[in-house]
Amino acid sequence: MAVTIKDVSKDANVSIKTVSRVINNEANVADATKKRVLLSVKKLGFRPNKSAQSLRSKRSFIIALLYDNPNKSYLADVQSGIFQACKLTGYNLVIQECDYKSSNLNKTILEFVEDLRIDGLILTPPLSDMDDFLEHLDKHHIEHAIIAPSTLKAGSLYVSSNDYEAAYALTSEIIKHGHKEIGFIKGHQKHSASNLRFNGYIDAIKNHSLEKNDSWIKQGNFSFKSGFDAGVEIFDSGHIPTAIFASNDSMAAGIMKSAQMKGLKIPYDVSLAGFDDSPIAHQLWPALTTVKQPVEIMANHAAKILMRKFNGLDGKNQSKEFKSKLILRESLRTL
Amino acid sequence: MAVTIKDVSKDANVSIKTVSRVINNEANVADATKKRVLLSVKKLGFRPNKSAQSLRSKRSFIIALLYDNPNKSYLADVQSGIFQACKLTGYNLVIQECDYKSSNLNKTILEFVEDLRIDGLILTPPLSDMDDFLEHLDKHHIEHAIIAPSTLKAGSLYVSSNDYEAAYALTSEIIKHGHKEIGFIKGHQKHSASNLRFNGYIDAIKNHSLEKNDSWIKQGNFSFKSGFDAGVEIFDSGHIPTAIFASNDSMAAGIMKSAQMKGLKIPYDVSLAGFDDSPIAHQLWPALTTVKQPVEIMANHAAKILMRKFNGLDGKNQSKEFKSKLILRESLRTL
DNA sequence: TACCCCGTTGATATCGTTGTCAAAATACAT
DNA sequence: ATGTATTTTGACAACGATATCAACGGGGTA
Repeated sequence: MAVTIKDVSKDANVSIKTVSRVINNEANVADATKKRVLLSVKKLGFRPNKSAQSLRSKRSFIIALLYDNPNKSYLADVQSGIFQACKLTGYNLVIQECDYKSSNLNKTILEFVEDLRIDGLILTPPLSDMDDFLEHLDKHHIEHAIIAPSTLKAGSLYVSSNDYEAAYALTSEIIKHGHKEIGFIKGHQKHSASNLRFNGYIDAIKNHSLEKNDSWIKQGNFSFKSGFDAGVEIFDSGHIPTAIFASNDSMAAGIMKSAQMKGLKIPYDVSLAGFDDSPIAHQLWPALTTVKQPVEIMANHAAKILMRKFNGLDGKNQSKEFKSKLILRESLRTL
Repeated sequence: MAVTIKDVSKDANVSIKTVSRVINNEANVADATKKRVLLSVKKLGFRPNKSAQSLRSKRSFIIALLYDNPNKSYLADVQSGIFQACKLTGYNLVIQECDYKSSNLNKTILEFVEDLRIDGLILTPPLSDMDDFLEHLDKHHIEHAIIAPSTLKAGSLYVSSNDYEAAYALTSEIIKHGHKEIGFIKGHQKHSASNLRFNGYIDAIKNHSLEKNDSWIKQGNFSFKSGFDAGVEIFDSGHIPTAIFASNDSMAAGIMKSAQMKGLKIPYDVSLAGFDDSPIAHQLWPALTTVKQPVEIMANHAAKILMRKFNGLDGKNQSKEFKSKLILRESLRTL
């Protein structure tokens, strides 16, 4: 039989309530008593029964990661960041795939949270921007931290990255390399990042007095195929830009393939840039110039501020914007 | 306040024990009673409190996925397959990253399982082959299903794929394309798959009366870099094989890069094949010939047989070997 | 000395289920 | 009709923690 709080209380010669006080770090326990109890805890190898704790106190020490069909490497990074944070605090992580288009998303998640007594949620795009859903969580007092929301609501917990500025910076860098005709492939319309990146590109173009050319701006959806298709369209049109900026790496890979099939050499005939620094970015040849977001660190922070909130260490809510980093590789050349 | 079993028992005019019987599908409940109870359950929207269930019955309806630093896309596939199975049965999935080299892996996992009352574990390589660890689980009666173990122990739950045969088949296919000089890059030494794939290659070579040439056989570790390095070595040596079979796609991508940097064109100067059909396989140019394992389906099955076991539906234990599929793409040409 | 205050401690109720075991109801055999 | 076996049901204990609230003891004040 496992060791219970009762065994500890006998061993330390105190009541079970006092043991409970000690393991929960409550105030008003005499130092001597505390020491004695901790000794017994260690001696007996006592670990509190989580089911019992959860039943009585309605806390589970579990947080959940919600996601909907994300990029696989993005998911792995997010998950890893959260997990590391959980490990430090003794929390556990359960994962929940969901369908952001489902009409009973609200109900499903509510029941999930209530059933497992989940202490809090971490949301990834596109859930990060579903206002109905977020309101629903608020209404039911479900704590949550949001990764990469497009609008930063005061009072909400979030982590974001400077997609706009990064896209602006990368575009400027391309311009600095002598390019004046720069195409752009937009991302998935439901992802907040898409607009931010596009706006960064557009503003950089404008501020450098370059001309925007709609035939070089294509709508993609972050998939390889959408990049490939966009590439085919652009390269089949009469006039080819000297550089193309795809708003993620998969699409950039798609463009690269379409270029190579067309006999165009990168970066000699066209320069190319992506976004995300996903594994393929450096596994391609030539390797992709791209932008690296500290995804794992962001997710880690999201988990930390969420758990901090449970414990009332609210402070300022500690939401934070993280800086992305330009990574210049072979796919971008100087004209 | 949430609806409890007590509320239901009042509404249906039976004892709480009878309600419990109904929701647990126990035998010996009169049909009429059962119907009445189910009606009340539905009417009141009763959902059993999992903490209470877990506390009393020592079942949590949670399973855990254990992994150690896997390939990101592999992880995502495994996870997704398991999650789908969980969704069907109402189980929840918690994830646990761990360090297979850690000396207190056994203790860590035992405590994890006991604390959360985890019903069972799913293991991925390299944990699948750690005999100490598996014995430890058995000793403590921790149910588990193993993904891709190298030795198939009778009585254990596992899913595997036919790596040996697939590697044999792919090698044969390369030979059928007219290649007689075929290099091979081995995978991570601790992964069971490495040996299986290598043996498949070797046997195919032998059975087709080709010569094995050790200077074309390099030790890698499944990473892009190890593939790249192996490529550099091979291409810098005087004699270059006409085809190289890397035992995963990342390494094949590394070889491709080293070839292209050397000015070698794939598949004209060297043919190339990988293994896994990871996302890069079709995003590269030329796209990789490779082998696709039904990873998601395998993981799904692992979860299913595990949960079936909890419920005593043991039957024959249902462990199963899945068939991989050859995927022929541009990186392999006919000589 | 008497009184109050406050930090410390414990007895016991409680969370919402399932397990035990015996009672009640029904079916079956003689 | 009677006894026996079997199915159905419920009263109550138990799981292992936290919550409530009262009791205790020592220090300070009048």
